[in-house]
Amino acid sequence: MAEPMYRQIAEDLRLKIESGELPRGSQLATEIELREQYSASRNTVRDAIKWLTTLGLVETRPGQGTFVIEKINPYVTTLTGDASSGGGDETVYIAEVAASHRESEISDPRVEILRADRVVASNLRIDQGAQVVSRHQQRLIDGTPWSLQTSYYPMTLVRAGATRLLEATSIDGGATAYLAESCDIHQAGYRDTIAVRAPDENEAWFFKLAADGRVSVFDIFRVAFDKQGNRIRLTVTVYPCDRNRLRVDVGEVPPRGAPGTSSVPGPDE
Amino acid sequence: MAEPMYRQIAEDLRLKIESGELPRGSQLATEIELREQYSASRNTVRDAIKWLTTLGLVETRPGQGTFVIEKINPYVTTLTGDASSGGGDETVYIAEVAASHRESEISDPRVEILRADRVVASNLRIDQGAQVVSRHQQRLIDGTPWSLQTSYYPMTLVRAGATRLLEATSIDGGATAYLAESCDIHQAGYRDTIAVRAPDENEAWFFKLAADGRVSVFDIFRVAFDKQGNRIRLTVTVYPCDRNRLRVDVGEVPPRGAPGTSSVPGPDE
DNA sequence: GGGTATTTGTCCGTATGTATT
DNA sequence: AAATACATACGGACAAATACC
Repeated sequence: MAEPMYRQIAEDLRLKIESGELPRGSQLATEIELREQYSASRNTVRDAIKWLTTLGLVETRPGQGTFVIEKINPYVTTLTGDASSGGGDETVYIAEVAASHRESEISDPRVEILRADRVVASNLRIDQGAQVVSRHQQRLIDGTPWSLQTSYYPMTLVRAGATRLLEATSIDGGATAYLAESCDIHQAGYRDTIAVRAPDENEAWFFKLAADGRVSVFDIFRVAFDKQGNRIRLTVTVYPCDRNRLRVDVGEVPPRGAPGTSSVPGPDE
Repeated sequence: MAEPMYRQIAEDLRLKIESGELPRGSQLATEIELREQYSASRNTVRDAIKWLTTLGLVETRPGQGTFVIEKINPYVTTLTGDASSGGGDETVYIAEVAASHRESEISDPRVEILRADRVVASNLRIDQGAQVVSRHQQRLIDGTPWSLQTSYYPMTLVRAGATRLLEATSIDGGATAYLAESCDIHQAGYRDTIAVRAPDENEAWFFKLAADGRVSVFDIFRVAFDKQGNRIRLTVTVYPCDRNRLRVDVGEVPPRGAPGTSSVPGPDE
């Protein structure tokens, strides 16, 4: 009895899922039925199902049953782009989304002035407690929540003339272009750092993720630099991992072209 | 009684962890002690602990106890680089690792000739079932497992002269340079697609991850192109998300410099 | 809207197995 | 070998969510 019973049951169900005997989206037998099929207690069956749940293979819906998870056709976000234009503000993503025939919505930003915490301060190379402007937005595609984004600008930019950063409306043409014209600060490049973690409560709610940490989120820190290497912005974007892919293009890469669109498993085109 | 009891217990413990009352790495009270503290049954306490486990906050060790997870100082892998050089073969990473004073080991490749499955075929734009060379390697840093990598080359490259692709030894100077000299195929760029998923059994074993899917892995597909836009290689690299960060540099970005190395929480320098 | 059947969720108690010290 | 602590497995009772009539 090397393998505990609940794992054997889980393994048996897993094989049935991956062989196609239990198709994506289909309903499993109820816990009572499985209890009889496997001659186990209901709790043991539940342990097997919980195991499959953390593997991301099934989900349970109270009052309904247990279902095989459907693969999602993921959104693809390209991180590389024109360094001197957008690179993480409002305009860039719109075009990309429109190009794939999906409709994007962006909330008006929630603008706050606050003191830099440890993370913001170290990324912007300013003193902890120094004032920053925070602009927070929610993004939806085709009505489903897609990302949460917060940009932090040093308050010194506002004093240098970029007063519209304080307005709670999207900045037409993008914040990067606005910084160039309002206070002659030109973005020269940016650096993304990608981490993965469990969503917090707010994120789980907004993205409609299970409250436990089964589905994790991408946590992308984008620090933008001007030509002198000063850090002019930190943008933190959060995406649910289950319905997103990230793309990085380096060197000469053929255009996105060819509608040989992928159905899911391997990151394809 | 809006919140079930096990969630209340979990929340209480979570607050104690995040407030520092239970420091990273410290041991929680045993299940029996918690049962008395919270006047709940041992099973309910276990449900609370299981909840914290899926959130990635604690881990249980049979025979020892339950411990607060320690944050790991992550390895950072930069995906952007010189498009015409390495970009995903053996040499590139070595330098990067050495630069951060860590010692890297790379296994000799396991070389196989096999037929392209659906994923490999669609990424290389060849027919499913066509022959490809697969070169698989394990990478370690400071003795701890770091990544699993498999590169797929169309068999046509071997016929065009790149016969050393079939040898089960690392290719000095990198496979990309070798392709250039052996059959005049020059890499012009590459495209990475980043996904996150639960590890499979082999990956969980190699990376010493819990067998359930709590810690997920980065799944990075790198397709390399020559100047004509032909796809010359697919490299699939898998990293555990808990101890890795990905880096993307675009445009002018200051050098990595300054040893103000981060201790963990926010992706910093 | 209400009522009922179905299905999963929570909680308890108990016994025994297995890993570690 | 013994003690400790988590893991597995069982059975039972009731709650909560959902679907259907």
